[in-house]
Amino acid sequence: MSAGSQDIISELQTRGLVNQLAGGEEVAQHLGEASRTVYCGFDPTAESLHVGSLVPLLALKRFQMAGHRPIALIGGATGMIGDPSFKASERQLNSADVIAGWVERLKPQLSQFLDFDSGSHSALLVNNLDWMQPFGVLDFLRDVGKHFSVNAMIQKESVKQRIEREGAGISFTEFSYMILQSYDFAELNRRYGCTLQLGGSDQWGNITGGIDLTRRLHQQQVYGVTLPLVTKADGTKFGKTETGTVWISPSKTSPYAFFQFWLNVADADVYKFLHYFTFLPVAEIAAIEASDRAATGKPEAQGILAREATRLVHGEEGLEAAMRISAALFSGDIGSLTNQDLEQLELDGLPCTVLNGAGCSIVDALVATELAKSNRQAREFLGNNAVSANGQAVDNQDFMLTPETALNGKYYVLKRGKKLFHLVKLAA
RNA sequence: GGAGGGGUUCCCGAGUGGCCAAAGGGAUCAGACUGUAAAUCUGACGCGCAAGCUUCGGUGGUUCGAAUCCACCCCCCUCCA
Repeated sequence: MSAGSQDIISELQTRGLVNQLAGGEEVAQHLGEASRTVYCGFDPTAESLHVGSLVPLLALKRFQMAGHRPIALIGGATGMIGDPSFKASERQLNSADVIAGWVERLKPQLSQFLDFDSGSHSALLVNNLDWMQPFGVLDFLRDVGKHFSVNAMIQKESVKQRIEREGAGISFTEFSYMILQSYDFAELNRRYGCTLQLGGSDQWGNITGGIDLTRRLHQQQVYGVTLPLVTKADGTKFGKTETGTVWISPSKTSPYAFFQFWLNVADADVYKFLHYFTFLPVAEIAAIEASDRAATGKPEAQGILAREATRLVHGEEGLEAAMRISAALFSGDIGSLTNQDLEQLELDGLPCTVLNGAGCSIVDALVATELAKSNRQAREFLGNNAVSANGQAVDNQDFMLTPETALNGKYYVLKRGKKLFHLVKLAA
């Protein structure tokens, strides 16, 4: 065990990362006594993790850095069912093939943050389908189901709105989810001696279910830690931009867009996010905040957060690409970019669309690049003076994109609004 | 199986024969202001340059005319069995 393991809980608390502790004071004591095995589950609900998943994932890493063994569990089984916790309505099931595909995509994403080669606390990656798949219904109902009281299950806050709220409802399938997740904890305890489960605050009911089941099945005392739901001061949902969800996968959210997302975090949230999404020491974050407060004008924190988070997820190269694009688009003179610069922007992941060079109207180009959803909206943007091409404002709806006016004969950098850019390449 | 309530544009939610592309709020987008912030103000917010076209769970019907009336169907909720 490395130094610092004694106070992983207080470290998390200082960072604002502890919502509830299942086991109270004992949790810190339990973790302080020895290197423990800790797990957190991730269900395949999409082909990539998103920024919200980063909180528990990085927390798992924090436990590993404190000398504990992390297990990242992929919910190949639970993903087939769908967690109803605090969900307003029943979700559409995805096919087994689709879910299996997502499981494979998630594996490397989960792995990239953990250390799988550090002796006794090397990370493990497991899939609950491995033990749920062979489990027969009758055995499951008799051996696991018997330990659950429906009376208790319907009392859980996480499903209450589905049971009590008019216009909602819950299928037996989703209602069973809690039992599956509970069994995971018990099984990981049996297989690997896992004694702690991490999860978002919405997972409290599922975690305590697992604690109860482990005690009943294996007579083992295990613990739980829930992490706070990431909220924003203005009340809007965290992890969204004008273009949609911010994903971990570079093919769904480019390192540039990822970097921009963090750079645009509100002042009211940025210091909290530095605690959540970076490994910077608490004292250093406090110093950044103090220095921003003392200075006038733009704070430094967003830039630090953007660099740290982007480096963490996309590596040094991804970060450099993101910073190159940002510098070119926001501080540079777009008209003076060279061909190499433009090609580099394309390589760096600035969204790029190839259009017919024979003459394409600005309206068509805006729609083709998805900078506008419809011709009507494209005209509206033009009328609002919200569009520029190669740094020049365009308000004429008849403006044509031609090789003659393109940068270096073929490129246009289109901008809609203040910070949405798209590269257009004219085909010869 | 019985009785009742309900499905409206991204969300909530009005609308119960023409004045409805459909009130209001939220979200979102653009502009001004700024720090590529926040707050605030202004504007947009089904598609179409327009004439106009396509929407109010589905399918038919009544009517000059329907989101609004009728029939059947699908789905959801509540209570009873």
